[in-house]
Amino acid sequence: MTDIQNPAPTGFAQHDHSTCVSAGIRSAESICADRKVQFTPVRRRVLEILLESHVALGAYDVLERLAAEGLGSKPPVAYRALSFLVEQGFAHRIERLNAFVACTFPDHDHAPAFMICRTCNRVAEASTPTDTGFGPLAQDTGFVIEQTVIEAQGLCPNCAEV
Amino acid sequence: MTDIQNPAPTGFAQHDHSTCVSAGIRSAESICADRKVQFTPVRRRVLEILLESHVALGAYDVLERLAAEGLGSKPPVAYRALSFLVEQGFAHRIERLNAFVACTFPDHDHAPAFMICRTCNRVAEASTPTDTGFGPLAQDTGFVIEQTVIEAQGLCPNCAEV
DNA sequence: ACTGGTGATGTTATAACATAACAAGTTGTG
DNA sequence: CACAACTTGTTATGTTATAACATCACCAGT
Repeated sequence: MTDIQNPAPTGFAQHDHSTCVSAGIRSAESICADRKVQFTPVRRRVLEILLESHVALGAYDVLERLAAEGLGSKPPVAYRALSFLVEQGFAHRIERLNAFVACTFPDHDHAPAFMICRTCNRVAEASTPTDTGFGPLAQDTGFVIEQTVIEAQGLCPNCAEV
Repeated sequence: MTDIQNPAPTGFAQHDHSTCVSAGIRSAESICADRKVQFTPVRRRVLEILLESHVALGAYDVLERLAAEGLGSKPPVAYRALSFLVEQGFAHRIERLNAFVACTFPDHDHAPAFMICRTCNRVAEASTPTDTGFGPLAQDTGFVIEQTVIEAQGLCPNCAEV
């Protein structure tokens, strides 16, 4: 297994964040058009909310924002939109936190790996090679891999400096 | 990063399971003695319950069994015992399932990686090299890794054959 | 325009997972 | 015995997630 690659680590580094939002929305729009699935107001708004920071947000955090804007106030509204975004690859679920982040690379199919700051909940996404090291072992045991979750917890550069 | 190694994959393969339980308990007993921490009846019984199968069990599954045996019936009893076992390295939490499995290698310090069957919830544990591939990237970004979760989902050999 | 299909959203209710806070019991030590 | 440290018991509540069903909006076919 080769090392995890990251074409352009965002999340922790300083960057022009407004482009994250606009680029993310544009990608989603165009992919939805290609796939002929609906990028509805609720779905768009939830993606925007996730894109507004690189922080992992719980479904109820998202819901709170939606409710404040009159876009839905019951849990299934948030969960459905989040499921849609995850299915389409516009967002990822962070298992460790039971929370969600916008995808950094919505345009290419990839196996994500995350670095999660335990202090600020900010998340940086890296793209992994498809072989996550399980390949040989899985083959030996006859296990059929469908998806792999890789999540590193620790301190981001901002929170690490004392 | 080298491939994930597994000295003796259990979980999916046929094996003499009774030794899993007895060996697991014996290891825990001896480690607790060394560390001068108490291996109380509740803690021992919860570890036994986990060791009885290679299936990931939720805290409430465990609690149900405890309650049936008069060993505690309120959630904190199960959560406390499970936390203890995880802290001591006798069990692992499977983030994806919000559930717990007994550790396959309680005697050595290791970074676990899991193969989780989505059908039967059986889990096989593999031991990973300490470098999970994040090393170089984390160093670049200044992220300080404290722990890494690696969980592959899919179908175990038994559930894969149609 | 009506009809029926499809997909999205609204809503109720509840399931499943988890912990804060405090009381009471146990154990080992001076 | 008295105390400290630790474990367990219990109440209450907080947090995350989904099942189930009603409604609405849109579109295609007649």
